[in-house]
Amino acid sequence: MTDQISPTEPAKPAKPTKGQRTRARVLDAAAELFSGSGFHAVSLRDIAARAGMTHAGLLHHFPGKEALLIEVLGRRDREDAHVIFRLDPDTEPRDFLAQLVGIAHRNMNTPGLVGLHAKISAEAADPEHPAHRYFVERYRLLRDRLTRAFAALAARTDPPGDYDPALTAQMLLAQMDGLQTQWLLEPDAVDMRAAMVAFFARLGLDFSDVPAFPNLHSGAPPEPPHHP
Amino acid sequence: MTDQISPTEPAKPAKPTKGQRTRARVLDAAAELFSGSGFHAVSLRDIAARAGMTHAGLLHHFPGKEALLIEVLGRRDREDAHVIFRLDPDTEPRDFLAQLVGIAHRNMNTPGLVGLHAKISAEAADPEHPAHRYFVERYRLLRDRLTRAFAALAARTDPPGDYDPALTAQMLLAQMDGLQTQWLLEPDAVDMRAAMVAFFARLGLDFSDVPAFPNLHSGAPPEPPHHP
DNA sequence: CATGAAATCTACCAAGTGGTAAGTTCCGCT
DNA sequence: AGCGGAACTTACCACTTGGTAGATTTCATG
Repeated sequence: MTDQISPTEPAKPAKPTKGQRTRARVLDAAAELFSGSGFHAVSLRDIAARAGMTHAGLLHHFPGKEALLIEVLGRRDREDAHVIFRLDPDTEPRDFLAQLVGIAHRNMNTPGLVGLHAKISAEAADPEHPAHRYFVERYRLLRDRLTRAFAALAARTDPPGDYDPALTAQMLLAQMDGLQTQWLLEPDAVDMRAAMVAFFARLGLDFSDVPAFPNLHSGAPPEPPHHP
Repeated sequence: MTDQISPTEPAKPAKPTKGQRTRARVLDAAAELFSGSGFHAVSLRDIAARAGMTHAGLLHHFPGKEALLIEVLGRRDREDAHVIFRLDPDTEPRDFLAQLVGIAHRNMNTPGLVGLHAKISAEAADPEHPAHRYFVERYRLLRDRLTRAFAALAARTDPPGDYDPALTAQMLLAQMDGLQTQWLLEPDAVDMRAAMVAFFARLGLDFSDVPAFPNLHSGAPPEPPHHP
């Protein structure tokens, strides 16, 4: 449904199997519902229904609920944050950070996905949670990348930055997450982009001119359309 | 069980009814379990069992699961954050902020309660969630208090602070929340107190000498003892 | 000690959970 | 066309959920 393909398939590397298409549809549905109510509060039947199936049919594609969750999370990474992970580690640090501002701003169009991240990351504090390892490693990676970016940037700016790169990386990540919590509760009370620009400003970095949408990946509409 | 009271009750303002005591016991149990697994993932039977009761017995004291949650949250406020809400609005701003650093540091002894806040605030993004209003208003109040503190402080410091009080308040709150998320996932990787001190430092404020435990309220042990 | 209320239990309910088994329908391929 | 496997369904399972009804215990007080 999300990706409607015209009958006379034009030029695409490999047309997706029907199974692959339903798989994607299920993932869309799961992402939406997990986003709305967290992991535990959503049933396989809910997800299957939204995908136009029975929950048993769904289980034909995924071994279980947990597997579904980690695939949803993984796909979000591949879509949204491949900017962060895939980007050449030696990219110009300023560009790298600018991407983050852009992402923060863009997230303001996808409350569902933002909510997914917030809810699951909170639940995942429990080491038994299926997504625990995922989030631990995700934060490690992000902190590492950001630390290197800040270190490079501090050495490069005119009056060299006197901030601790590692600590600053942690603070920036924390602020991004915390802003999301507040913004989800009361969207009008929070401007995530402004807060991030202010954060950089206090480090002596001017990011006020970062475009709203830097060149993220090509497709992927802001949020998969609802079809209840 | 938690509070064993000697038969010859000594000097207490008003000895708590048995009902009040079990009520408190149930609230302790609920707080612990909600902290560990969020709201949806915990059953009334779990809570009742930990309190040494049947779930039906529990429901004699509380009208339902949701009511239990909001009472748990309310009690946490009365215990932990009454510093913030009860404090005279015109307290010396520096002292006020220092209290926050102290709270952040102290929270590092109570992962359970921190987890409760994180999980429920994430879930509560849904306007239908029983704790939605609670969190919206909590953040409003906190932002307001902090904004005033920063405003007062900016005007008072020697080179007047050039930061926006409202935005700074939001950023500080966001950082506190976000740090908790990371800290819950990987406690050794995060020093919440250090990050907050660094935050203030970037505003030109030195809070590095804030004592670990400022004068919080009198009693209330760091975390209610487990008794499984 | 009797009494009435509070506290608590046993037993039950209807609804929902994730998951399984065994059929049936559909689709792509040779 | 028709075969074979993928896709999907219906029906079921054992279990848990929040909540209720009514009986029974506990307890402070007269």
